[in-house]
Amino acid sequence: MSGKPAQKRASGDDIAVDDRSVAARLFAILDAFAAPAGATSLTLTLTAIAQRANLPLSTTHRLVAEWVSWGGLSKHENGQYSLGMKLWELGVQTPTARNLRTIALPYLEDLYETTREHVHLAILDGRDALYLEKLSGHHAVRLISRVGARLPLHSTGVGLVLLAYAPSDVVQQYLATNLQRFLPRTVTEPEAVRKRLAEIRLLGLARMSEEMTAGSSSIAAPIRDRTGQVVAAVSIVTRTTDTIDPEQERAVRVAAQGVSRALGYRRAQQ
Amino acid sequence: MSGKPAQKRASGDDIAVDDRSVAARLFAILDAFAAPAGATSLTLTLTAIAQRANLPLSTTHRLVAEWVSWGGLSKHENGQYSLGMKLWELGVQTPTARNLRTIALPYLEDLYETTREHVHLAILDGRDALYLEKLSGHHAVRLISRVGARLPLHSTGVGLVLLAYAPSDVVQQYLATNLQRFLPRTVTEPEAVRKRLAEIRLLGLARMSEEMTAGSSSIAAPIRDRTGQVVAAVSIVTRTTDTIDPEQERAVRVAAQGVSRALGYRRAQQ
DNA sequence: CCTACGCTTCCATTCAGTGGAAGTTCTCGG
DNA sequence: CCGAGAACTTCCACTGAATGGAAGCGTAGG
Repeated sequence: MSGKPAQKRASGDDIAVDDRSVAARLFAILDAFAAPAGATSLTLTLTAIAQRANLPLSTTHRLVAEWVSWGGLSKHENGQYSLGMKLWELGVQTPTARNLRTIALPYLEDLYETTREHVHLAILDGRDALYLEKLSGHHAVRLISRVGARLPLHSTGVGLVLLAYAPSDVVQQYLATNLQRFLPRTVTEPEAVRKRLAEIRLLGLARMSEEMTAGSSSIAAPIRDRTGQVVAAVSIVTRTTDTIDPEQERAVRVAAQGVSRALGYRRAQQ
Repeated sequence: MSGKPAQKRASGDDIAVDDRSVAARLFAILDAFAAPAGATSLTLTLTAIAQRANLPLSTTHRLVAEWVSWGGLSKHENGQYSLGMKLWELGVQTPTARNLRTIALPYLEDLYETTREHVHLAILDGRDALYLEKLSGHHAVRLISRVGARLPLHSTGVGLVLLAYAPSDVVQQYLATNLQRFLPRTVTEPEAVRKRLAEIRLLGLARMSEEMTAGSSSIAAPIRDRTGQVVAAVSIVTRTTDTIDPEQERAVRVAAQGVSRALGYRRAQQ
């Protein structure tokens, strides 16, 4: 079983050979830096990267050097690595993010000014709400959301709105899985969620309360493009109170409509 | 010279062989998407990518497929490719960009609110001012700057500030090259620029007028970190007027100081 | 001083990547 | 409707680039 010069184990043993392509290995290295939850951005040593990417050290060394020379990773004095500026530069050029952000930002600013609350802009990506933009003042309730974060659809304001207007097969698939309960008030029953989605469509607005983060509530509204499709959602997140503030709801609606109009939407339905 | 089965030309001919590594080729593909100036984000066909990256079509095809499967590129219905969401997601995690932005944003918002002008946040990267953030209202004078843009140091407000506080060898090197004149009033004489930098250091503020874009002026101030080093600059860009508005200057100063304080700077020099 | 740990360099082996060419699909003009 | 051309996709024999074990280096800690 091991008569050979111990370099490639005798074929067909329990040890799996790594059949990833060079590209896949390069990507695995970047993926090692993906921040887990709401943590601060990572900085890793070579060995740590090798472990996370599941690559031999020498291979990691060589590939990391390639990333660094291009600018996708950067090496700090202390020998640690982090994501590089080049990624940021290319990242902000991504069409969806860039176009939506550019168009929406002025309206988000207005919304922030009139409400002084956290303002979120998110799109549907896979099974998550992906946060494209977040504005918040100095006081700011502590929240897990941040730009680039992915949060569940059923427990966030923007998420519910996005789900409410998503193709029915997406809804179907999403509700088919076990929805995580974050707080006692999180709605996780598929049928209850469906009922909610219908209400949101009827009202053109979602209200959430204490379903993701204790003490905070949110009001969200859909953003439509030229074709009338819902492509994003805006929300404000406020400290929970007993009363509904119609002014806040109006402000969220105004912002969503503003962005929609700027995207070329001319209300087909009233 | 061509007796061989015409697959790899007889060695040592005029045709250069491509000795780029797989990684370098993958990166060349992404670089093909780097927006040239202030253009809208690119969308390319496979052939166009192959040309820009200077790669054979079949190789491009395979490598592009790798990018797509990872999410670094995305393929649209019409067969065109563009930068993918994954890049955006990783890009926004880049430490410098993320930390600075998160901390600075509230102050930038304040600045926008009090002045109603374009607000910029930029850092020094190589020989350029790299724009990390830009806020602007609806009215907004048309500007070339945008998030992710690179603009020259000598013709922008933030650029001059960054240069004024840069290590002397950087200044040396920068001024050693030919500085482009964009408008009649652009200052391009090395000595004149040096004089200006000194004034900026003295005043803690830069004033620009009609040096990059006709009809617009800018006021910029330095942002310092815990160690007192200047790490970024804020500016507002206004329509050019004959009078200096001390209120605007104060607002820019306040914003810069606010961010500096948030970064841990405790004024060493008064 | 030695040991331990993490990083860097080296190099023989081999298999993944290469790219020319053939096949396929789409588009446009006649 | 057909045919030419362009753009994309698939195929596969060849080979040199990527691989990774091992040895070498540098630093820290006891």
